[in-house]
Amino acid sequence: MAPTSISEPVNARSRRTRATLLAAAHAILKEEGFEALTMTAVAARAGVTRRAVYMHFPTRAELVGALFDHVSAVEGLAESVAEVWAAPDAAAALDAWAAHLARYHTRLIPVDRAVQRVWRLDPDAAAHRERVVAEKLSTCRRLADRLNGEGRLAAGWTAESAADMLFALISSDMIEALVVDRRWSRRRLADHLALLFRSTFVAGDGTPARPAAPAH
Amino acid sequence: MAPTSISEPVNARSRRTRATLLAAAHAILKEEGFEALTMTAVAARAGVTRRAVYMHFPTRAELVGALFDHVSAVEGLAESVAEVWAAPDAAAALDAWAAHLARYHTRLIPVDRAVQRVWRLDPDAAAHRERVVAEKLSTCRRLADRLNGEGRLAAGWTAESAADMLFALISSDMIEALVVDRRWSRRRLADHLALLFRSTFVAGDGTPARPAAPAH
DNA sequence: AACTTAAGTACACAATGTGTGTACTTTATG
DNA sequence: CATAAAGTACACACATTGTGTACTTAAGTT
Repeated sequence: MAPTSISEPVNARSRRTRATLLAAAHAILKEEGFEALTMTAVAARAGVTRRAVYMHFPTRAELVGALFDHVSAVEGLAESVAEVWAAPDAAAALDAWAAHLARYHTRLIPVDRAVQRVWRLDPDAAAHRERVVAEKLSTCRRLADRLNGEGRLAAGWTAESAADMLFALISSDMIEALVVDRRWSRRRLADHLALLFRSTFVAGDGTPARPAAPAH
Repeated sequence: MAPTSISEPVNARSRRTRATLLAAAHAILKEEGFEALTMTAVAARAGVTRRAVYMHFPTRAELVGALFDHVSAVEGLAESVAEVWAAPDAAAALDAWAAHLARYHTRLIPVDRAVQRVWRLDPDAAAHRERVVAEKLSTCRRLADRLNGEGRLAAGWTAESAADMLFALISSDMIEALVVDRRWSRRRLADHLALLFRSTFVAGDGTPARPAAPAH
């Protein structure tokens, strides 16, 4: 949402090109993976000079950062998270959170990997990372606080530690292992994540209050 | 343990150089991260020509693959896992597994990242990956089977799904989020992982049978 | 419609990195 | 000691990230 660069695009052509570049980058990432996401490839796919890419994104890191924001918008991050807060109580919110992870993050894996990579090797991308991490963490904190506020936080956890663990469980490694390596369906993933969350974080919820145990 | 390449080293000098190269690579990875792990850097650190590195490892992917095996041996993977099987029952084995992850995988993060990267971009490294994944999965499967065999597998899980989830929870993302971002100590990590594992996978174990709940 | 400026093109260039080729020199080992 | 493997010292091809600069085209402005 918040633009990474300070200056707004001035020209209509510029705005159009920028959008084309991001769309091209997104397509390449999905179809060919991070390694294929070179400035040359983006330029070629967008039908534009490589030099032009550098007018919009001075470095590859900035391209990837912008791509993250673009994909968040396109894939509807805000809407997906909104469903979590629409839940009637904290335990249901955890279920919704599991559903969100299964729905949204399974689609996000390639972009997420790209972003992580850039963060690791580019100090300039630190600001962008800080923002995203803070956002994720605050969402998890809100979930944990709600659970705690309703007096349903399981023994052994504090609002802080539960938030941290929930934060850690937003992991592309984990989701990829299940969905790609173990070929889990999104449904199976959502159900079992919900089960894990409930049994771990919700007090007195040995078996969840859902349509029974998942048995897919 | 199993050598990646078929042919044994023939020469004593060769064996020495190979060891020096792996040690150099390991040091670079730990001290400067994956980006710094170039063939030139390894050669320089080992006091050898860049060309010589290519005699031992035809590609960077093969170097990283060999490095993984090297680090597994040096950091004592087998010994660390052995403690898991020494546990008296399945629930205790889960605790030991949590301790293993906290002990071993926190040290492994840079190498693990490097290996993952190589896997993603190098089809030739697939064989190595297959082997490692199969090993991890079989360990998790053994844990889940034991739990199931003792009749203590929690509702909602089968031996398969529990094994898959345990497998997915061996995640550098997750461990890094807790240890690096959230500055958890290894102790804290081990305790909370154990708590998560027990409450998720062990039937009738709402609060663990350990020195009480972790409260660090 | 003419003017002005931003955006994009078409080159060329430097710096790194991977990986190969080849003739020469050193070192292990029978 | 003789021989073959291991390592050196070059040089090369290629890909990729960035930068520089003169030119052209499209978009706003008056």
